[in-house]
Amino acid sequence: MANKNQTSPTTEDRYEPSRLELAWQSKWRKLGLDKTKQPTKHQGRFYALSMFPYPSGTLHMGHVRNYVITDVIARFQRMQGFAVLHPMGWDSFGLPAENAAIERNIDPSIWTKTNIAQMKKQLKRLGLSIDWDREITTCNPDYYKWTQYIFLKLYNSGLAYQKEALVNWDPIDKTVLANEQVDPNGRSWRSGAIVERKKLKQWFLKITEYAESLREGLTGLPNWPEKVKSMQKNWIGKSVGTEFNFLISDNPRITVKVFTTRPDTIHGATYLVISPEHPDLSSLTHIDNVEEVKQFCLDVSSMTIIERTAEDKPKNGVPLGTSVINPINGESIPLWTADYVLADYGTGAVMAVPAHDNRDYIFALKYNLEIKSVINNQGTETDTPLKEAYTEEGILFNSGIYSGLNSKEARSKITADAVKKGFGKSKTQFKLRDWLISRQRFWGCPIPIVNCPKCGPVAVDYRELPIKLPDQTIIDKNKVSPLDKYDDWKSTLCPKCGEPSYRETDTMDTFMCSSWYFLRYTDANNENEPFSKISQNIWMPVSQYVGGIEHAILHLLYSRFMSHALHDLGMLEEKEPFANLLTQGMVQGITYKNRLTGKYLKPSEVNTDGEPCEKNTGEQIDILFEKMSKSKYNGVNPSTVIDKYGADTARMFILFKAPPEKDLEWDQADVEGQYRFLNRIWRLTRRYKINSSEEYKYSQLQKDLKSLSFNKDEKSLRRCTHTAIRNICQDLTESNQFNTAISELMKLTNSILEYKTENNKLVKDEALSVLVLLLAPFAPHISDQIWSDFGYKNSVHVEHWPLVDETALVQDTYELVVQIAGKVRGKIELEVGIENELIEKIVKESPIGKKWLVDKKVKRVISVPGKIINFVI
RNA sequence: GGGAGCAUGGCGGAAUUGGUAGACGCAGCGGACUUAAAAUCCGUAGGUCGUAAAAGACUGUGGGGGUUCAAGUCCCCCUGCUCCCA
Repeated sequence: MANKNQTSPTTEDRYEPSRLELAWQSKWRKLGLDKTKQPTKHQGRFYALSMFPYPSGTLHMGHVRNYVITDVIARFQRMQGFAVLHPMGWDSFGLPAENAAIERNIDPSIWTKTNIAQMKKQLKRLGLSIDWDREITTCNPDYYKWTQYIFLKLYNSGLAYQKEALVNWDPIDKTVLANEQVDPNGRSWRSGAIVERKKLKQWFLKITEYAESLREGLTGLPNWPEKVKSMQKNWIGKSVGTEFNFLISDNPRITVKVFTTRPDTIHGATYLVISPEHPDLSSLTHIDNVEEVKQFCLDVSSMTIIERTAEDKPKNGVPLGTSVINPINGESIPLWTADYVLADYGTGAVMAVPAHDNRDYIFALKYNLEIKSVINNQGTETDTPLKEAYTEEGILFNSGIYSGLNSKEARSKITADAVKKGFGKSKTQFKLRDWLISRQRFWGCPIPIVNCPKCGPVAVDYRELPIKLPDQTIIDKNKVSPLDKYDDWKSTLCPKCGEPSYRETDTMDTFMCSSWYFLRYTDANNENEPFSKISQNIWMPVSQYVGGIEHAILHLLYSRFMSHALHDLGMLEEKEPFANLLTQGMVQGITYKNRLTGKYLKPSEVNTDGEPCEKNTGEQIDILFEKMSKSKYNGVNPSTVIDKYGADTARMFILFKAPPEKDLEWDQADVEGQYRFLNRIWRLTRRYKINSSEEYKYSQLQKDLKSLSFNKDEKSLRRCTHTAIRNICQDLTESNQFNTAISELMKLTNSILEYKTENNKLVKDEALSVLVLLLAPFAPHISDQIWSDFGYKNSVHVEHWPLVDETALVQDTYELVVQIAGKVRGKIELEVGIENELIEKIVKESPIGKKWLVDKKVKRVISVPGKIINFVI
């Protein structure tokens, strides 16, 4: 148990957070309070995790919010008696380090290490109860050895493969990107550059093999935000439909496969489109059309996916000069290629039904292709021509033996017949593509593969790991795949045939490093395996994961995939890595914007007394809250705030200002409000001694209280004390409502300040002790100082969370709300336990009753004892 | 275009899940202390009407309708904003 020195770190009368906080932090370090303890046989465990940061060099408010939330949870769970794992690490591979290295000609590892040291110092200043013995750094060989190990495990079980594919190329960062890393506008998630399409040989992970499992797994995550789940569901994009085979008219040996979710519209197919990248394109093109098609494909290759597929963009195509046969009715229809059909979705070919699909409709109008209606809501042909595609379900006509059926019946019947006759089958299609993990960059985890001229790609032996990056520091910024330049590093012998070969020179996507880091924390110093069976069994799944919503798809989907895959490989017990997910909102700063020019102004350039305006020009300005950024002059540096008010105030403010999932508006005045609150507690508890005995413990106080009886004021304070315990516990376990928890602390503080009775000292002792115990997870430094000044022996952080005394919550009297015809007309103080009839009588004879019920005919009385009585008139 | 979510004082936000709307805080206003200021303490506070002042009444959770003894909360329609998908 933690023993305290005779003198506490500071006993000053003024609240001086900086001195006090540093003193307590070093004391906690000496006591080892933050170290992870293995759960004992009968003890529960709790894994509190925040998304680890990229070591950019400076901590920003978003980080602070994230880590403070997790810290409160971790500290609270420790007080609840759980063994807690609360780790931290660094997502430290990636481009900023590489760019810094190029610009300043320094080693990326040194740049990274310097940044980590700086941020770690800032983090420690916040008083986070992190077990730094489990710190991990993804760019250290002792970590990436295991990233490579996991890659090999996936490779050896067929889940990693290399293929030539049309990929997203970021021309600024000079690397390829995964689909998840391209935003809806076709821009890179990192550089913001418009992504180009390139054909390259790349490494992929078979996340598609887990599409169904990842989709299904979402249903087992009731404590994830609906929003995140629906985003993942959309991204996975399951669609159930039919695959049809269309025969080529003059070459019945070749078939074109198309996928559709609307087999009921097949009779309306008037042409067929294959994507410009379709492997059979050239063999399906008529000799006369070859040149035109070639040119078209060239044009399309420079277009973005959005340009190609958005409904409001023009659709382009050319005929191939050949035709196919619709297997349902034997009709011959022309074959086209068009930009709006993508090679990597479905079969890379679609049957075009212009009457019932928007894009097909626009395309058919443009090229004057036949539009044939086969479905509407009455099931018969109408005279009026279509003004737009009829995309809803309906009743079939013009559809041979299927006419008269509704869409749903037709779908199953047509598909069944296609299966019977061998021209189709039902199929489930996913939008999710395989995860492209190759990056043509230096500062990443090397892919442990040797490309042998004879044997092809060969896995490096596990014993060879880690394949370390070269120590060289000079990176050529113009060079794609910088590792390719290091001949010494590259040259090796093929593990299979022993001939001279070359190492793979692409590195892994950094999301690969972060897709399993939470597993490494459970066993961070294991030198023999990425994590042991025992450790993952103890700690997984993560009890509470906290991070930004921006990773709703990227990191959270990759991590789930990795866990599912490692589960199937027998390394992980649980499939789903994160049991509870909290997505915290942004931290926003105040911005001033000139209303006319829209220019952002520095706070020093504006006048906010009276009507806000720009100082120089006197022009009107808008005051907004927006995400903190340099260009908007609205950033707040955490260190500045902590230096001025202390970490405890910063923590309290961030937690109190808004519920965690909402955006938080940084407001200096509110920060000062929290500082004032801590000062009030400080003054309230100064020189207050709970007991002069050196060995006195809170548990003893509880026992001493049992034998007492209390007067009215004492009862009221005790009720307040125990209500606070109950409510804060609820806020922290059920709803993560830190803001209401802190307001409960304020209420208790106010009640103690108002309490003047000097009858039983123990009642005030209890209230103050409980206040500090409840405050401990939120403002850990000041709490421990006060606790020690009270005369308690142990650190407040090794105390148990106080128990609710149910008898203290019981009230003798209550305020009955009196409603007449549904309107509140007054309140009456009543003793608990009075029967309904008597209540009614008392109310009728009260001044309220005399005023409002005389001469009125009461139709009905609704009485909820303890709460309300309503006279219906 | 489809789907999801949100809308409460000057501001951030509460509301035991259908039972006193506005907890707690910020900003404000009035007062005490001070030579003065800061800090601190006390008081006040949704709006409208009303009164010399009270008392009091009415109204009020984006708008309209409904269910109910009772609606911020449940149902339907509309408006606006945010996010995701196309």
